[in-house]
Amino acid sequence: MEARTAKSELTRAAIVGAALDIASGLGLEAITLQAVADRLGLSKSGVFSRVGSREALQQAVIEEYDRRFLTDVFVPAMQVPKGLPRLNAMIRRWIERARIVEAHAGCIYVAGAFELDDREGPLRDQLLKGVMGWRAALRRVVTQVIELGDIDSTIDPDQLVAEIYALMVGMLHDARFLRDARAADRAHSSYERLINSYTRTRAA
Amino acid sequence: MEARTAKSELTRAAIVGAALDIASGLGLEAITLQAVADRLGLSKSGVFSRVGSREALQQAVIEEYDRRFLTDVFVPAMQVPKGLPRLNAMIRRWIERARIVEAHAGCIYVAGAFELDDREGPLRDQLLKGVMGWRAALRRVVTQVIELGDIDSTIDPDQLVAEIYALMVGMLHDARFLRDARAADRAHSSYERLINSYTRTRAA
DNA sequence: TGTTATATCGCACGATTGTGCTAAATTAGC
DNA sequence: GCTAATTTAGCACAATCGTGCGATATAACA
Repeated sequence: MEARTAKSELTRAAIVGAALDIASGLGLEAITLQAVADRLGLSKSGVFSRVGSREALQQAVIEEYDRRFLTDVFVPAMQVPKGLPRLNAMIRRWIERARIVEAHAGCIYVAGAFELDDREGPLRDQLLKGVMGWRAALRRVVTQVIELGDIDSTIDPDQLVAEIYALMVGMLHDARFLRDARAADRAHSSYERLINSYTRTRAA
Repeated sequence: MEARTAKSELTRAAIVGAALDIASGLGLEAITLQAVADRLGLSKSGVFSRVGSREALQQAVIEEYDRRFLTDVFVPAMQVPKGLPRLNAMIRRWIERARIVEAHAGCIYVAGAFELDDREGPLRDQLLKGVMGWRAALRRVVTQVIELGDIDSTIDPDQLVAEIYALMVGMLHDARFLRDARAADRAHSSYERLINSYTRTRAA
């Protein structure tokens, strides 16, 4: 049965999950031992003793978000053939995740970026690591698209990655702050037009 | 001499300015009466009595940001001839402001949007008003570009506005969180490519 | 089941928050 | 320069924060 999970690991996972919920809506700085305890019917010191410190909990939340994001977006897209199909699948899943999950939850990567951009310390470093890791993965896929000749080979992959990322950040802004229901559809057609403008640039 | 400024208005302006500095770096939620007082060598109650409440100070900060942003970006661009030249001037000034001011300060509109997206209340309403006002202004300029025939007339102005805004939000993300010095230049060439792809869409 | 280990709670601590209230200091009007 | 009005400071308050410590309850193992 391999029930190697000590009971404490169970509650720890619940704690991190509850803290992730809080951070998704109100930001990483809104994670409070009391708020987490209330959500789970635990005591404040019970939560504290399990996570060590508030900052450690915040770090654990970022790690957990890394895991979930990659599982939802990156992993399934890697099972699609290299090149443009894989990139398309990646973006489609990304938008879909934003439409479903982050419609009510918020993206830790993006919200955290604007929350921590002027701060220093391990929390910023950790988030930066997650975001840069994801962007590096995206960049590898984009590079493959270029190498396979699916789009114009003279384009700078960093530029395209930045444009795609900007598309998504803008979509989250419109969907969550402006509460514009058309944001996801618009992001999708923006992406198609973006790719399109690169595939026929040298074709004319 | 028209020195109609009661002394208290002077200190009030200083208070709002200091609070804006704090909010630019750490977020609107980081505005604290004590922190503002320390920056100005005032007492906490001195600050409080001048602004009425913490939330009123936060609102005043957003109003002040509205004023500064419009003065730096909107007003000068309106003196450029209608159509594409005006839109270009607007975007150029926007990027330039981001490069100079917001390299060290942060944009209240964008950072505040991700900070308040899941909250309710007058603060969110106020920020939303500012952002929507700016986007409406941007939309009017874009519409004029379309009406004057400078770009493809079949395009949806809301879509173009959203894409331009996404460009800027993405740029701020890369410049401030990733600390990528190329972000501003990339945003500029993204904008040029974006406009370009719309001006020759129906020309082929 | 009895014993030991572990996980959780209860309580206290110093610090910090926004907000009243009252006294002191500063400015304005004559 | 003296008086009156206004502006700032000082202090107290309840609430909340993260953290440490000792007692208690729960789980694991014999």
